[in-house]
Amino acid sequence: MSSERQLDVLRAIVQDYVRSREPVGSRNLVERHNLGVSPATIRNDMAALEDSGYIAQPHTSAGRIPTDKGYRMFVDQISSLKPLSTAERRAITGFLEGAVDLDDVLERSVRLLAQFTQQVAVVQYPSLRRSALRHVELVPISTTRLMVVIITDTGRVEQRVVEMPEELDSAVLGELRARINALGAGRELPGLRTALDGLEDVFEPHERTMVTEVTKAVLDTVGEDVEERIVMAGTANLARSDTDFTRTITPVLEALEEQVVLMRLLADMAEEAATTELAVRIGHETSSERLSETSVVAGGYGGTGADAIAQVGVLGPTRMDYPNTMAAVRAVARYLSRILSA
Amino acid sequence: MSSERQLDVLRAIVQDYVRSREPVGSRNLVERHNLGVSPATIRNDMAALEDSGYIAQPHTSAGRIPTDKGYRMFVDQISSLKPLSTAERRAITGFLEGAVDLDDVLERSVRLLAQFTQQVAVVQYPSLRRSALRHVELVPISTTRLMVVIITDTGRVEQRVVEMPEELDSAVLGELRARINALGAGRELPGLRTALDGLEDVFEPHERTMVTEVTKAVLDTVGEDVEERIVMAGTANLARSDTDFTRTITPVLEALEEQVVLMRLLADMAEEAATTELAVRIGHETSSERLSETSVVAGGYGGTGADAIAQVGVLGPTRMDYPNTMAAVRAVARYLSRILSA
DNA sequence: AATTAGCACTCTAAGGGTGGGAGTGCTGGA
DNA sequence: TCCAGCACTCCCACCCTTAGAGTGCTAATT
Repeated sequence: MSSERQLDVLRAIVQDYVRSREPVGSRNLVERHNLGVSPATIRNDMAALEDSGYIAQPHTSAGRIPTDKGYRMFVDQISSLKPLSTAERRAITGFLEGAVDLDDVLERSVRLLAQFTQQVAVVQYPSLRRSALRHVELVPISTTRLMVVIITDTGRVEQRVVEMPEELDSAVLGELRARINALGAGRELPGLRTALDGLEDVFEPHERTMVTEVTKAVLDTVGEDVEERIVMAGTANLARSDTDFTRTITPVLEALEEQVVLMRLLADMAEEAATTELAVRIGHETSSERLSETSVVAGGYGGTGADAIAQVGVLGPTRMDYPNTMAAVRAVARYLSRILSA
Repeated sequence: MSSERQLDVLRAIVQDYVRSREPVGSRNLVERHNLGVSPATIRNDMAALEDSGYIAQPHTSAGRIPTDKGYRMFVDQISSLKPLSTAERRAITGFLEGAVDLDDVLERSVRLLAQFTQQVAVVQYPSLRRSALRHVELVPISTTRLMVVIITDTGRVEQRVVEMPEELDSAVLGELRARINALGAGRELPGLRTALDGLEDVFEPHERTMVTEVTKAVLDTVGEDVEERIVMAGTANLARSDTDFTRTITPVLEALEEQVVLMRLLADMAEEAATTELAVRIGHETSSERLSETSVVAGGYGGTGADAIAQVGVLGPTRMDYPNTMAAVRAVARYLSRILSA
């Protein structure tokens, strides 16, 4: 279907277009890459590539632009990523090792990734579905209000304030905390409901409403239906990268603000990344209208393959520098994994 | 220096310009506002206003545009804000009462405000300088790592992981937690250092390194030099509002991303808002080059006047609808105050 | 003294025509 | 299979022109 040289041509077109952002013609192509043949020959290859749907021309008598399918082919052809320079790696370690808690680690990672790639970076918090309970703390806030603080083995700290129907009894509270921790600590969060199942029965009948309220709060906070959290950085890079704002940037900003689109996309990509370390979605592959000119590169961290605890990624125009972006994402994902497992 | 009618003219110019985003001329002005005089008269007033620096023309033979000074005059002339409609107020209460913790309250508030004003909204977390300690919890994470969780009376939950030089002793840990809480609970955070001063002396010499590490972590986390946190929403509105992207939007996005600029600005404005309930900075008054075409409206919440615990605000182009924006900010600030004091 | 009609003037933004240039596809020969 | 040459297409940048909106000034009016 496509000769070896045609693949070379496609590769060259992608590279040049990423550089120049302008349709690339046969003449310039042979000048910049030593393909060893004349422009006319390239034109034939281009015609073939266009027939196969890998490239397109904005209008007759313009150069060619890669299509989503073309980028896909290009990405799939990449066999190995060249590792980051030592300077870059030093930047990562230096920047990340100063972090004091999970929020801080994620915040720094995402900023770093945004700066490296000059695009929008995003990181998921460790999924609650893949975390276990470390500790539950019950802190009275007033006579009838209680703050439930939940700490997971992945370092997440979640909180919730519960309004109690009656006054709090600190002795009962202490016992409740001890029992919840005894029953729940170390458990995977999705299984927490069953772990805490018969908890009420241990308490006196008049104490049970409190017990029910608290367990309900705990399960609500880390339950199956809680949405994942994400952090972003580099939205300003969006504006820098492109000139055609209204059409491309605005919808992307909107999608980012809603977050839901992105969270689902990352969840989808997690499955892919389980086998390949990195997942790439190009243009329409994001299956979101508003991201139809956007590509996403994501990789799991905090566990290899299917054990990954969450995703980091980068989001940019379909005409991004895939090799470098992929290398950066992979590097940050690996460093994140290392730091979190320490 | 300026007659009553000239003020009317200025007001009319501001209103029309905010609506149309186009320089407003004398003819249109008299048509839309019944000023009772002819265009020629208005032109004289306009010339006077221009001499005084309240308006300017983009080029000869164009209409007039308000200057920062003009907007300032306009805003200072506003004597009373018309309250929100009942529908809007209902939206606020309905949306905010579902919140389960501080993060949630702030998140919802800022989104609501962004949606109301169709601009960028921002809210500070309650300042640690103005919060008191509610509770400190020490959760062992491994044999040598400890998570310090700090809860303030304003509902903030801060955390930090501490690496210990030696193995943790749970009995000592329990005592340390009890003593920190006994000494610190209820204290204003800025005074926490002195409150915990002689803490080490109570412990055995070999336990003291641990005590020092933990108190250091506590003080580092809520100390004077910790930067304030802010949350934003509505950045996508930026792109919607304006057409001249590269010049106005990009620098604003960059400034927002850095956050530092904005945090300092809000801190500055807090002092103003202490006496006037709302503070407004127009264009260059933000004293940031990148925000030179941006205005900020902010108000304190969680305490009246100088007791305010933090700021909420809205950020938009200098040609924003000041009355409505100010009304929205004030409303959200008041609701926030009410909810947090409950 | 303030207001206003009239008028000449200025400047922009939009429309329309033009030419250069880049790029293509095709054909016929090596 | 490759490639030189060529006719063709189409965009884009440029210039020119014009319509329109708005101004400032002057002289007349209230």
